[in-house]
Amino acid sequence: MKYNEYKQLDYAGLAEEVRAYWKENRIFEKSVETRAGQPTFVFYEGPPSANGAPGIHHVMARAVKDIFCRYKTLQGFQVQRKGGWDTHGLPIELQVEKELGITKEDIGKTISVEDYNARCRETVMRFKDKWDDLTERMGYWVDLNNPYITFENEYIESNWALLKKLYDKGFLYKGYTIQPYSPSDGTGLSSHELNQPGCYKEVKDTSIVAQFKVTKDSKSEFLFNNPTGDVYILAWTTTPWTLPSNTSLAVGDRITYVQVNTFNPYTHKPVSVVLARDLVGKYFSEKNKGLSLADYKPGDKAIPFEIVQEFTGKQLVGLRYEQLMPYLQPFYDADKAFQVVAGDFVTTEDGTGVVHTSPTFGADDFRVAKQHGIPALTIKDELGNELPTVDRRGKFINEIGVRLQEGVAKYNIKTHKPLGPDDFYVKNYTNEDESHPDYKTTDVIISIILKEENKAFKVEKYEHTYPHSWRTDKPILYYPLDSWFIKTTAVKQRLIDLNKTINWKPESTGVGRFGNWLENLVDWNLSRSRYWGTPLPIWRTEEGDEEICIGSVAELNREIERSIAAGFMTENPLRKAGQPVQNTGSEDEHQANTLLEFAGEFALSPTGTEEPRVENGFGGFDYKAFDLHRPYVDNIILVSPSGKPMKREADLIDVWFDSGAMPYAQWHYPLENKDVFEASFPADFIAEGVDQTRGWFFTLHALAVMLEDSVAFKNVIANGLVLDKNGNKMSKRLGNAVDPFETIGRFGPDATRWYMIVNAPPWDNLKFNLDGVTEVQRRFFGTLQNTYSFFALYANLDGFTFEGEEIPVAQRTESDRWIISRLNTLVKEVAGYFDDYDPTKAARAIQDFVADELSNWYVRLNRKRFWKGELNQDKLAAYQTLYTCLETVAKLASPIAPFYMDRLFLDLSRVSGRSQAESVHLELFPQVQEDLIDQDLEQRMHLAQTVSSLVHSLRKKQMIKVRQPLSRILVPILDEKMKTQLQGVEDLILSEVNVKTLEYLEDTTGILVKKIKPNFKRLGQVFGPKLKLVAAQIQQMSQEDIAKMEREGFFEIPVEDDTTVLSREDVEIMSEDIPGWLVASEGALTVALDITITEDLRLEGMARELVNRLQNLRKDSGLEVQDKIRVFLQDGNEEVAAAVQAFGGYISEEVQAVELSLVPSLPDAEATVLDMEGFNLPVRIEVAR
RNA sequence: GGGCUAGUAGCUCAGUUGGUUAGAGCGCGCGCUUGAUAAGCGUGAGGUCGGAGGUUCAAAUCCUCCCUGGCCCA
Repeated sequence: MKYNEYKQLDYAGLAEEVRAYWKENRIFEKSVETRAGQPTFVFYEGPPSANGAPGIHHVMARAVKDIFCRYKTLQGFQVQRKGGWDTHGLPIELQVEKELGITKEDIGKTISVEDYNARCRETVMRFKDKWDDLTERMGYWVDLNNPYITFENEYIESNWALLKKLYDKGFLYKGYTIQPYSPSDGTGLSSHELNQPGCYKEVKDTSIVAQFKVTKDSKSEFLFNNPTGDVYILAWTTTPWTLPSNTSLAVGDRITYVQVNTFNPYTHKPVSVVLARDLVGKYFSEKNKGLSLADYKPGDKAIPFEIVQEFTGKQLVGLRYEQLMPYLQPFYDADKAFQVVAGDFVTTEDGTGVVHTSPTFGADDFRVAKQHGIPALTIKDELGNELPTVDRRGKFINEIGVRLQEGVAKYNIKTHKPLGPDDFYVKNYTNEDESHPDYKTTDVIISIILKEENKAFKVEKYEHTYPHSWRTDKPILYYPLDSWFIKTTAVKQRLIDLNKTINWKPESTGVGRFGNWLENLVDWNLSRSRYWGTPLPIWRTEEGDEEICIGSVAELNREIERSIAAGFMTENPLRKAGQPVQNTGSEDEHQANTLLEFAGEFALSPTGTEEPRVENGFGGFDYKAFDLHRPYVDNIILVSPSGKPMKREADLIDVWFDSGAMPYAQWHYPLENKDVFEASFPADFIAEGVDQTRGWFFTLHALAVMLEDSVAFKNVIANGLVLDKNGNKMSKRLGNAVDPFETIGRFGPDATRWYMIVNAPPWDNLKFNLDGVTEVQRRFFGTLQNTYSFFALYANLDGFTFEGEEIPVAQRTESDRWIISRLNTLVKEVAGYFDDYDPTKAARAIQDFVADELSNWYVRLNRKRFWKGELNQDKLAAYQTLYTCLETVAKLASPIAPFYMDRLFLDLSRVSGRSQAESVHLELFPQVQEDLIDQDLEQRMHLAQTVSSLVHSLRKKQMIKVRQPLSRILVPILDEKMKTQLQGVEDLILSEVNVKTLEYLEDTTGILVKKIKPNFKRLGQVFGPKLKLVAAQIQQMSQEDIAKMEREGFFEIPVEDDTTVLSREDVEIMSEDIPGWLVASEGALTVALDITITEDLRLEGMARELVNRLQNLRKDSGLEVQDKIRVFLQDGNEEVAAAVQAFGGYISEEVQAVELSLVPSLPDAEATVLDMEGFNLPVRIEVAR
């Protein structure tokens, strides 16, 4: 049996063949099955969405996942990889809306929710085939046959069960949060919608610096030492309409503030105001600094001011002030209202360094108010629900409108039309004619009222960017909206503590990005007011006083039956298919039943995910016969304990819940598969883009902590983005996106994967350049393939099949032992890097080994051993060594380049029979043989390489080609070890650089010019600041001084007034030059070359030239390697004659000539003229039969 | 605006606890080799380490600020 030889390797074609082989022989399945009973390595697949075509960045992300799963399999672990699909969410809905040319408002009107969701369901899997194709082509091993799909009823049911668990623990609550809301659309906007191009517009708004009157008490006393008039805190806002609902002021506790005595520019009344020191210049002109307060007359343009005192924000915290616009009073926690608090978001960039806070209309405001227990200004409706001061149409509530109307009348404010209490919209949502001369926005009306009442210090137009609805172009408001929350803040410390046990790659994502996120955690807003997603399983009475959270289909079924009994429903949608309904449930069961017990009772097969669930599915329900999505769940009306109807809360849940729930829901846990779940939780490893930090990484973590008090994953790689070659984001629109199919089709998956991994660590952004893939293909795969071909060529000729005994490594040659030593070092390194989740370092180590050490050094130096002579022990050792290297490299690199390495491995093992494995991926990772690692030997070989390199360098400088032999190299020896080391590789060096002898120069005194260098690291610790003096002294040492120091081992030098003794370790001594020789050095190593070319050497050089030309001729003539020839050279050149005379035997042997003779003349027709650089030499060769 | 991250040769990247000549591959120049040859090898040029300050005897490395790109958040 022969090793496969490839004329020209088609990497992409090879991968396709290997892929077919894997499929046919179920290699992936076997790689899992054969590890049954072994320790498991748990991997979670972060589900992609199949609504778009996969891009090259998916190849990157999935290569990372695949590498570690394959590596762990090689290490003997069983690695299950269940695939999954993320199928819900806004992007899909938006895509459908775009395709149908509709907006959200049309849903339920021009298209039924039913049809709309059907469309989503179809759209979301549209590119599944393409994804599956890419998955296979790129060699990502994941179970595509039994994926979890988030829209399936079982998956949704698991979500419900988990939500109920959270509900029962008190982690689920309804509250409100400040969200972007568009009154013109009557809907909240997602951040996605807010990021639509053109959403943020430059607008001019009225901004007010308002005066908040400080209440005098013990805390504020320090402000009342010497004020002119009342004391006010100045706070700035660009949204005056939020001032009626102000309940607190925020300051920065480390910001410096000042108190300034001055006059109000509108009322001219004396006031004493507080603002940030850095912003004084904004409100008070430097020019007016010297003006006397006493001289001021109302109406003066120049307003005098005087800074009275300075203090930090900390002193302001806790101060009380009078309500600015006392139109409404808070109806709870009123004692906490109208005080100064500290806020971390306060800056001195704009305004006054004091931020007016209105908890109902700002996210920061809301947060800071909550922290300090500050109430919001709201009213209660008839049902007792809290409402903000602005209604959903963007209009002030009547209570405020009445007061504003009074103000308009009182101060004679001219308006474009008479304004009633219900006309005060906070922005122009009613398309009023703004060009009307008397048109005034509500903000302006508020400004005028405040000015009149000595409550405004400054009013001006302020230009800033403000978000607008992408549909109506009207400004949005930050507005309190009802939402369901998961109380993640309740477990905040636990989230932080457990995060510290996770191994993050890179670490900074874990402690920085993720850690900071946890530190600033807010409750998780679950609600989404959309259509296509997991419905929130909470049913409520209209008053909201009774509710139920449903945790399973069975529970829902029981409740429906109760509802039917109560007459709220007529039929049970879960029983449509006429299934027998099990366990309609009694009152006690309703309370007592835990889901797991229920699961145990009805589960059909605990692990049976492979059988499709058609009839008699889990719990006796036909899961294909109903749908837990909208609109169907919305039609279900349940009955409350007191007999009232309950409707489902209309919200869907955040899709991130879907994906964060995958450890449980992928197994339909907690309804069944308890054992499977427990065996696969938490994950040992996950990998996803760094953009998932607050997405999947967070939701996995949060749910695991809340449900299981555990991490969800122990190791995580957060990989970066794939950019185009110029570092720009790839986008279809710009046309710079790289098509993964095309790339893989052209270069094959192995080079593509290898490039992505070797080029930059996964967590750095990758600038994807196809030239880089080409380079990898050449440098790594080309070199490896060359090495294999070389091996295969000769091994086939010699019939080497690795039969018989392996030659003990100790009996092999120096270079054999060297490469084996390096190979074992490599195994150790690569395993270490993989264990550390650093595939890039692993790939680089493998690549450098193959290119630099195996191919460029070992094979090159040992070529002759492979093609000369019979298959003797030495040759056998060479084959065995090279074989071992190739086989080991195949295993080491197989996680990264799975196709090529499998072929390489099989090409080798099928001939040798060294492994019976059907694939390298069923093999075990190589074990390091520590006893074969020889540090001395590795060092020695390194020395040989350095010496060779130096000699080459010298030859080059003198333009002496390597074919010209030289007589000797001289190396000054620093110590005994160096000599021994060099002697070990002497032959190697000599043959590599074509020199006859290597001489060692031991007593170098007087011959060598030496150089001395301070050991800065050592001396720095001793001398510190005096180092410069010492270093200067050392550098001034003469040759004699150096010699003395070498002889005696120490040296005294003067340092300032003192002397100090330097020991040998304090300096580095190296040889610099040998007078009369050609010298080169690197570090402490110096090499001198004798470039005298004697007559003998010249002739030998000529002989080698002849060999070179004749070999070329042989090859050009198409002779076979083993052909013997006769050579006839035309006589006439003395040197040629002399060279033939002296080196005829050598020449004949090299070119396999049975005859080599000089002939007086050669007829032109028979001769080939050799160009001998300087003269021509006619020659004729013929094959000797 | 905040957090994280990157900026080192024309390009892609290394660069240890700070230690004095900052490295590699590709590309480029020059050359070698010709039984691995649609290959291979050597050698050379090429750098104000993003900028400015600071700490230190000593800074690509530590600190501060700034600039540019990226991601996430507001």
